[in-house]
Amino acid sequence: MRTADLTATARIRNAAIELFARDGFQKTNVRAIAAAAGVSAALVIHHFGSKDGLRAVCDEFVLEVLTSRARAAGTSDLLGEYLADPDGYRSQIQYMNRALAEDSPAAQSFVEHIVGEAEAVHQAGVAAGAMRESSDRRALAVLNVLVSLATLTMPPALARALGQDEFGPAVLRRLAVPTLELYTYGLYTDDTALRTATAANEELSQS
Amino acid sequence: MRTADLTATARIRNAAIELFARDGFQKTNVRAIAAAAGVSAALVIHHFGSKDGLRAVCDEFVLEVLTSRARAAGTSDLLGEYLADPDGYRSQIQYMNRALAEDSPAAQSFVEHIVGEAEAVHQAGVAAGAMRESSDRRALAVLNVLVSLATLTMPPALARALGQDEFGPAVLRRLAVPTLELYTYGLYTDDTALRTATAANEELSQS
DNA sequence: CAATAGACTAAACACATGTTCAGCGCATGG
DNA sequence: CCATGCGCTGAACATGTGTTTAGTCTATTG
Repeated sequence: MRTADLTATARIRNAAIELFARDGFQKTNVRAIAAAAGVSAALVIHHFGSKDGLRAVCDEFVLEVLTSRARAAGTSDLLGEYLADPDGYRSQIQYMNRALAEDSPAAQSFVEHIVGEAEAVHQAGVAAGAMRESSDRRALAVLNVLVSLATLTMPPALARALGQDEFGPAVLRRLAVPTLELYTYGLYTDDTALRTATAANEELSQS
Repeated sequence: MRTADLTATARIRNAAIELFARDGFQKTNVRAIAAAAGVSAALVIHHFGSKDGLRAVCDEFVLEVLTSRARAAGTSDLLGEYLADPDGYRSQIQYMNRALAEDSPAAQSFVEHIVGEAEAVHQAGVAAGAMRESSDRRALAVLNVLVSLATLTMPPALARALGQDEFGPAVLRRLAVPTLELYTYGLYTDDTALRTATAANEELSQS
C-alpha cells in the first residue's frame, strides 16, 4: 500500500491525521497537509469542505480504526496491544490523546467503548478468580483506562526521567514490572490509608 | 488581592496563565489576554517582548508556584494537595498539563522535581515499613507521578464516564477508593502476569 | 519649571492562513 | 465528436493576529 496508490482524498486524510497528531490541530495548516499529501491546498477544501470538516472525518476515522483493531485483537488490553505493533499505533494514539484533551465527540465515543470493555474484562477476571472484586467496578474501570491511556501518551519529560527521549516500547517494558508489582501485591503494607478514605466517603454521604 | 491592585505586568501574566490553561497557547491571542487584563495589546508586547516571551515568563511562574506550594505543604502528595484547595490549583494544573504536552523546559524541571520527591517518599515509606520495596524504584516513582498527573488532568470525556461534567473533587473522591484498594491489595489474585513480564525482560536483557 | 523616562494607547503594518474563484485537462456518455 | 462533470490547480481574497510606530500622559528628577 504505497501512498501513491491511494486516492487523493485518502492521502489527505492520512497526512492530516499524522500532522494533527504530531503538531496539534491549530498548529497544522492546510498547506502543510496538502504538501504532505502531494496535492494543492484548494483540493483539501474541495474534498472536505473546510479544515474543520477534515478534522471531523479524521476523528471518526481514527476512532473507527482504534476500536475495530481493539475488537479484532480481542485482548482489550491497551498496553499489550501497543507492544504488538508500536509504530502502527503511535500516531493514532497521539491523535486520540489530542482529541481527548480537546474533548471532541469522537473522544467521548472512544472512552465509552473502552471503559465498558475494561469493566467487562474486570468482571470476567473476577468470575475466573484472577482478579479481586472492587467496591466500585465502574470507578475501577475508569481508573484502569486512565492508567493505560496515561502510560501510552506519557509526556516526553516523564520518559526522560527514565533515560529515554520519549515514550516507546523500551519505556513501556521498564514500567511494566513496577506496574504489575502494583497490580499484584499493591504498594502499601497495611490498609490505614484505604480505611481513612472509605470512612471519609461514608461520612460525606451521610451528611 | 483584587486584580485592580496588581501592576499591569502581573495582571497580564495572570490573565495569560488563565487563558493559556483554558484554551491553549495557540488559540489564545494577545488581544484577548490584553482585554482580560484591562490593557492594550501593545502593552503586552511592551512588557514581555513577544507572545513567546510572555509564555516563558508564565511557564517559570507556574513552575515556581507549584513547586513552592508543594514544598510548603510538605506532603508531596499531589492528590491530597489538590483536595485541600481545588480551585486554587485548578488552572495551574491545567497549565502544567499543557506545558507537559508541549514539552516546554519548565515542564522538564517540574517533572524532575516531582519524580525525585516521589522517589524519596517511597524510600521513606519503605524505611517506615509502610510501603513494599520495588524492584525498580525509579520506574515506580515515574509510575506514581504518571498516575497522579493523569488523574488531576483527566479529560472531560473520562469524567463523564463517572457521571460528572469534568474532573473535580467529586471525581477524585470517587476514584480514591478503587485507587487505594489497588495500592493496598493489588488487583490480580496471583503473580502469573508479573512472572511472565519479569521473565520476558530478563530474556531480553540476556540476548 | 523644564526635561527626561517610562507606562500606556490607537492605529497601522506585515504576514500567515482558511477559503473562494476561475479555469485547465481528462474521462465518460450521448 | 462534442459536452458535461470531476479532479485538480494557481492565484486572489479576506481575515485574524503578532508586532511596530508614533505619540500622549504622568510622574520624577535636576
